[in-house]
Amino acid sequence: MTQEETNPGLVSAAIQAITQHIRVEGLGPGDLLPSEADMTRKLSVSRTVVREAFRSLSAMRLIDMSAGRRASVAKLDIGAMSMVIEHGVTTEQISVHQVYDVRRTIEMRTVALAALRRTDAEAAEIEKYARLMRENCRSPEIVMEHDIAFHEAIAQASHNPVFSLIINAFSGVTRRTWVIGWRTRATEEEQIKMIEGHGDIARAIIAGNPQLAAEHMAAHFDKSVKALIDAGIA
Amino acid sequence: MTQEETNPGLVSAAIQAITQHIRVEGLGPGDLLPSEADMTRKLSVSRTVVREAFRSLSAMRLIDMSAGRRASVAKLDIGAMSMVIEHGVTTEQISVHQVYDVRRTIEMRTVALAALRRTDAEAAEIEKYARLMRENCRSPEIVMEHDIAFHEAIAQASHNPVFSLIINAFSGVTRRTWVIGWRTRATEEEQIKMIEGHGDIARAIIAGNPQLAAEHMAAHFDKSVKALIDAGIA
DNA sequence: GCCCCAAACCTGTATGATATGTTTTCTTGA
DNA sequence: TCAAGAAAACATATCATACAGGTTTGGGGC
Repeated sequence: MTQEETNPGLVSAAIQAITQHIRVEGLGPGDLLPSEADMTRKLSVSRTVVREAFRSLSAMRLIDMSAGRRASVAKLDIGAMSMVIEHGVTTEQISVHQVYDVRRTIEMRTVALAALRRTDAEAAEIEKYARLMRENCRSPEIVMEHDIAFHEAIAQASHNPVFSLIINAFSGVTRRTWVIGWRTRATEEEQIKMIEGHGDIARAIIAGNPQLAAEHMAAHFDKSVKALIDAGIA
Repeated sequence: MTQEETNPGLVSAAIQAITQHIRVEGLGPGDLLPSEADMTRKLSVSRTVVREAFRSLSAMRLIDMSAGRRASVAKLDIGAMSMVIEHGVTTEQISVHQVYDVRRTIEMRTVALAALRRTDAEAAEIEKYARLMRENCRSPEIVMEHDIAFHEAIAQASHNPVFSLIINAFSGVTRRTWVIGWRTRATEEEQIKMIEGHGDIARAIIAGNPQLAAEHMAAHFDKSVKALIDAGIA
């Protein structure tokens, strides 16, 4: 909304009508929306228009659609967010460096929050990914996936879904640049040191020390950014 | 992408094909995409499917569409991002408080970057909004709009479009809660003090003092959040 | 060389048809 | 009486076609 309102066209109006319906009826995740035929009657437009509206909301993952079933309100999902970021990067309107600055800013906060708020299960999960990185240090791809899961778990443990949302939106970019950063760490020793950085973070979270956790996270990002710069990525 | 791949259906495939086209061809903002008819032939699906794909990308503001013209790659825009956030808030999957924590985190960084990187024109713009808030202190709606513009200008001056993107995505939520916070500031004196907080921030940016700017921003957010809590907003 | 207009092309919307998946209802058999 | 299963009602997925406007382009006239 906010900017959809001034958009011409029946489809935008239909999108607005649907989101408004969600708001007015106070619908939550899982609740069913009217069928396309209902909407067609209610808005006095063709099925085509209603369908494009539903489809658009589905593409943004604001609603779930599947054949035979009526659409339903979706659970919070990175959905569109990651597409926007990826679009920005692939069209060179956003640099990888800028993404990392945002990640650093946010993750210094999530890690501090995680140190304060994590449950024991969350702490164990975070520690698990740090360990898995160590154990698979010979397979970059696997290390990467655990790395991403590690940061995601920390965001989760911050207990603020908006942070999770944003961090996850960046994971696509991370996947496309991670290996490059890894390769600049020439020696195996350096690679192990980088992995151990995650261990430091995990321990600080488990110890419930937000200051220390934030410091380790900052150091980790500084090293990562340096690696990307060394690799010639702006 | 990233999660669209596993989605069944021709439309998702078409969306992927289009984004892939943008990537492979190295298209940038303003560049034209194939016509719907072209895509129809290329993908061997009906125009309906292609249209729904285009429309979805348009709803996310990854592409621009208008009658008679072929679609083009869009400039970076909050687009979908704000819709995701709003959806989260209206369906009560995100609390206003959580949004403010994220804003605080990010804006403490943008304000520091702004102090370091702002051009003179940007500094003047920021100062202008602070002044306009002071001059219109009797009209909450107007103060609010200048307040939002103030924070947006700071994000702009950080010279990292990702920050701008995120801050702007929150402006819808801000609009819906701002007045509530304002009302809890019972006396006119308190309201003026709150507005003066913006002046402090502006001056620190102009002075090029990132530390001070961040401190003022933190204080500003702490007061705002306190106001919302006093108003009973979780 | 310039202007104007028509043709070609494109998107926006509507309609109807068919295929297929899901839910509800009703029947039938134990 | 009740439960299993079939049929009907409902819903989305995709396709084909049509026509109304908006935009671009190329040609003709000057």
